Amino acid sequence: MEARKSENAVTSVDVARRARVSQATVSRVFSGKSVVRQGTVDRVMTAASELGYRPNAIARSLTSRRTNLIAVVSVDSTHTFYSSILNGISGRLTRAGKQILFFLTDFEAGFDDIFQQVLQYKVDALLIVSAAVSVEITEECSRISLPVVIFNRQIRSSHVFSICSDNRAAARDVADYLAGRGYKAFAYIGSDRRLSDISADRRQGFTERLAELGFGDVRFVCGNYTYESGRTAMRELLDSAGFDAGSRAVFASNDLMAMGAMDAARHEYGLSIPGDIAVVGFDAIGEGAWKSYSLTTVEQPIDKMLDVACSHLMKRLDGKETDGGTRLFRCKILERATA
Amino acid sequence: MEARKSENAVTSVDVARRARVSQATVSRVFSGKSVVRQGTVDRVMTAASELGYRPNAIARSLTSRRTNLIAVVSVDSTHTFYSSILNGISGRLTRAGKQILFFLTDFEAGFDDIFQQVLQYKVDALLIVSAAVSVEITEECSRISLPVVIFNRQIRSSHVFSICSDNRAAARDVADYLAGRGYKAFAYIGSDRRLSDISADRRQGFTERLAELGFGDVRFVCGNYTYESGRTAMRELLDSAGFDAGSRAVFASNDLMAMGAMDAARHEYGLSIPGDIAVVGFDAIGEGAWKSYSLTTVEQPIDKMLDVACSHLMKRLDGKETDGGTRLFRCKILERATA
DNA sequence: CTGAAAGCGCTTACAG
DNA sequence: CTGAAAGCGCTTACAG
Repeated sequence: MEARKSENAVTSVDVARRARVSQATVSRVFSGKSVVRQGTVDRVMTAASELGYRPNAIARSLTSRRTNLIAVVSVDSTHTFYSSILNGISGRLTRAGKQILFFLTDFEAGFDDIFQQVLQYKVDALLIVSAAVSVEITEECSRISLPVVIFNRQIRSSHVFSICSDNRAAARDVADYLAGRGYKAFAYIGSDRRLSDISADRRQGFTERLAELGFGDVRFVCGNYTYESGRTAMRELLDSAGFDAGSRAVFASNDLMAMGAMDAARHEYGLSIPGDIAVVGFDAIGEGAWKSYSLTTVEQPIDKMLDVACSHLMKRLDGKETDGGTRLFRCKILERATA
Repeated sequence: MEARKSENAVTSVDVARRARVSQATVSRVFSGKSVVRQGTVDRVMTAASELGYRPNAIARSLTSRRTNLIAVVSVDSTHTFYSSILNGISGRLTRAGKQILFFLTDFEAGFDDIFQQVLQYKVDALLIVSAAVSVEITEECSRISLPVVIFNRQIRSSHVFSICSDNRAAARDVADYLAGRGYKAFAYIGSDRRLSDISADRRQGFTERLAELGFGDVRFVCGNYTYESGRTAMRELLDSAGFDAGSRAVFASNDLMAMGAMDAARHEYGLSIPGDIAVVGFDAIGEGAWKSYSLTTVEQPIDKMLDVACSHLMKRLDGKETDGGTRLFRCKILERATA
């Protein structure tokens, strides 16, 4: 109609003509999967570069039934924890020659709409970072045999491979750590919505271990994983009766809330940390190491987790029928100065 | 060969057969660009949903010569400034029905390799977030008439549309602001490598305006846009002779370095901010608002900039021949508590 | 090792 | 409004 100027695109037919070979041969040279005589390869490559030929990945995808596209679906990445994961994924996938079709989920665009798009683009696999996925979707994926890997979330579906920290164990470790250092009053700042399963696991581990140690009364305050909600949570805690004793410790289910909590305690209540109240976070984001915080936190072995996630993905793509299931990773407490 | 189980894919031919229409009609119904009798539409849609048909976007791309794919190339997104931009872009593009082919540049994978991939996937446009792009590449893009939009960077190429803050003007404003509040000794923390043009513009505006106001001696310390480098820079500054007078002010070319500088001054030198030394940052990232910092900074009108960037892109995609050039945006100083 | 040919799943003139 | 047919740019058996 109009603006169809990219008609000048050079195709394998053009290269073939110039190199005096068949189009199939050009294809063979570029796909690199067949044996072609060296002299022919040279002629083709010369012709190709003279013409500025670049194989059309779309056409290749259509015919080879493989797009080399991996859909990466992530929750809102303004949390540095997620952006560093995204970085890690991007690097690994790029190095493996895969392209990333990128989707961010948020409140407006649910995953279901996104999912339809993903399917239309015939991606080779789906890598989901900490976003909630319904069982219907994972079932649909297994029906069309689309490999799914979920990072930082556990999924019961048998066709999904999920990579997750052992949140319950980590939280138990935090309980031990805190109790061992003599704290007597405990609170947990978590969430109960989107990221709920993770937060719930951490809460469970924390309270259950504390109960075993004889501390049955653990406060729970609900936040939403932001700095602001951590501040609010701390206020709520400090304003409530019964949490004004000494030896108090607060465990937040991510660093952002932990830092918000610290700032509320310090700047709004004039409390000292860890003197008046201890704070422990989760994730070990870069900001927690900043001098103003020096947050003691739980560190997930992200690199190792990403390695496993990506290599599993690659195996699946190579047709190796690895099964679903969950891989849980052990975390460790990163001791800094807030407890 | 093996594992080719997705042969079960339902195509428009299957739908056509079941709906007793031609394949072309199915295509017309799904592309929504032709007038089809309502009764036919209904029959097709019924058949499609009974079969679980989903149009193949790859095949569509091949034939329509439009992939609906936008390549988004961003620098390392662990800096929250970039992740929020990425969020904004993702939302806008998704809402416009575009898919994102995502690339992260870093030191290992230069942009040139990435660029080849981008071209193979026949993306409709290229959106570059603050990454350095060579003139050869922009020229290649204009040759194949691939629209390019660059965010947060200025490019001289006439075929590229760039969106950028007016860094020089903003830095001049900071100079005025600081001088107006009585500061007498000034330093600038910038960089000279990758992001150099931006940092250089800010530096130029800052020093040139200060010179006009009678302050010819502005210290320069080089960082690399990280928190750590801000700390180092501040140490360097404080250890050097001549910057130990009162009324000192430091302008950092991003918030991360500003916060590092603050922490060094406060925690390592026992200085108070802004009492002993003022600090101003750039970007207005979320962390700067945290109670421990309350950083005075320069705020870029990101939302407006993203609106312009994306709507320009859409216009280009609709064939409207908008020209290249640079759109500069006015920033404003976000007064908080560090100056 | 190489060519001729069919086919991937769509879109889009061209005729009715 | 709809169908028959060509074609998008590749890959891949099938024969040499």
